Amino acid sequence: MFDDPTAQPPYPGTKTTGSAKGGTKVAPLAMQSIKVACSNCNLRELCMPMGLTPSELDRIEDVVASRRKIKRGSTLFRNGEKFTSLYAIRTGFFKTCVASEDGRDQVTGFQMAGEVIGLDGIVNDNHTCDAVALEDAEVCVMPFDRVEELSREVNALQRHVHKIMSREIVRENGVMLLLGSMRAEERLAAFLLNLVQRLHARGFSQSELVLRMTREEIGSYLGLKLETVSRTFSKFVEDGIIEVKQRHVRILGTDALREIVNTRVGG
Amino acid sequence: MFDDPTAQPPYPGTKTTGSAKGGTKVAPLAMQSIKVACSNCNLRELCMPMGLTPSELDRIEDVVASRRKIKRGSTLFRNGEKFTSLYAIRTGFFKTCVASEDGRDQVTGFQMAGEVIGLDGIVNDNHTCDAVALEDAEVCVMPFDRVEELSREVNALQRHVHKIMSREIVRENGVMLLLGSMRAEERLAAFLLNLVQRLHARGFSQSELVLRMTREEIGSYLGLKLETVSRTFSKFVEDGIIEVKQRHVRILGTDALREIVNTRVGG
DNA sequence: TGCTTCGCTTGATTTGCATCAAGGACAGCG
DNA sequence: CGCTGTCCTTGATGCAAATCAAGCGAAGCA
Repeated sequence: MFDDPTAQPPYPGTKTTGSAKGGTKVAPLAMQSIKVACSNCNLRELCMPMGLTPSELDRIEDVVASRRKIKRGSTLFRNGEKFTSLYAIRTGFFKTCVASEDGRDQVTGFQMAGEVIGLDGIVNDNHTCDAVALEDAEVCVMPFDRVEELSREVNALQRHVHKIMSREIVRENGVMLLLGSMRAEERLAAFLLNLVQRLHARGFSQSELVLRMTREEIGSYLGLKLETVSRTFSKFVEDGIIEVKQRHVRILGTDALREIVNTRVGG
Repeated sequence: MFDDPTAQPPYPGTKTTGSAKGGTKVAPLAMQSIKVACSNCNLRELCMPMGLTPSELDRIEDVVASRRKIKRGSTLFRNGEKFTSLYAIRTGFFKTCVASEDGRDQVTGFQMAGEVIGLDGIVNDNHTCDAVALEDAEVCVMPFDRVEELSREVNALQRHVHKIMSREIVRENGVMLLLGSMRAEERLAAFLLNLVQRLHARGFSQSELVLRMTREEIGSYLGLKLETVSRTFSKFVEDGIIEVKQRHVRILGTDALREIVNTRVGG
């Protein structure tokens, strides 16, 4: 089924998306390798620098104070911790989750390279969720004071920060729709399509992916139990829509998945 | 049960919450009644001006370009419409809802006086949800360009805009927890507690409220069918936790509601 | 090497909510 | 005033997903 189940597409240089204004060419490679440099980062078209001119880009490199490595299974921040910084994911994969008083918890999102986490902490100066690395990860630490300071001066950065927050609001709207009105198959189909689409934007395959999270975590995100997630995967396999080998998933019928998402039961 | 079922607490001047820095006393009343003036607005402790000094307050009055009245049942903005402005609700009550391609829709929130809507539009310059007035309403129109411009100059405004967006993200996290892991009774209990708490912050009763939305809209928000909402209301009435007369609800057992929210089934 | 643990799958059964259906309360209006 | 439409309640029934339960395979470890 899978020639080599451990094969994972190599981490690619991000393709120019065309949405970036002007041919933002950067110098080949500054060999001061320690220095934090957005301009060298292969995520620059996805991450904070998106759409900035080279001179703006120079300036915003100052918002990244440092980098931080997070081991698989440990947390970048936790509910209740003081909020100081936003984090841009360089490598690795995270989940964020909230907990209710009585101990239930809910995965609120899965985040990958180029995405920014920590926005929940702004409102009360404390984080309200946990961010857990699902694989060894590295993030760029962006102290929020500096982000605010600089976004007063660099309009494009200000706009970008606003867009990131708005995007998160819109994403959560979509999750609410999913949780509020979709059935198990629709939820899982939507989940797979979303994941593969985001991975594709990072240069990975459109049809093949490696899940970084357990069935239980998928279930928590989708408002389902792990058994239901597992059964639904099996159903998709039976129907020839996907192939599954452990956490490796190959999508055979993208259109079939789309149809599942967009088809109401009675309609 | 209700002495006068049409009685609604009068719209009060908002109590000073103590969270506002310093004794922000404002001039009694500028009788230029047409002019937009946050400083006169009885929502100033809840809305955009929150925590601003008088001089800052003077400046941010410029972000409000105009006011707009919305009739009950009509929309402030719609999915797909060009995004230009944020809207601060002066009076009235809104719902926001998103729709999926196949026509299902999901209420993503209910908004009341002092709250800001339209944040969804920032990321793509288009609104991604509908905002519908559930009763005659009036909003302050704040062109987003101006909000950005001014928040570059007034730090407190910048911070406030960030907090509003972060608050929305955190709110939606909570709704995801609700939709993903709670049972019908817990959802409705959480909903009632949330509503009454927000109304109380606006000077209304802690125990009595008038629902501005139908059972169906509540159901959509909570991921339930209207029959389930109705039955759950009836159950709460049987249990002596609330009294219901049409859309008037009196909460007799706030603690009982809290307990319902915080108690897992098996625990 | 065998033991243990963790993540996953699959089957049997239960259950909470949806669905289908009927009728009541109230507001608006001719 | 009675008619109509909207919103709501309540009952009967069905079903999707949860729960309970058993066992498998891979990874980690002594």
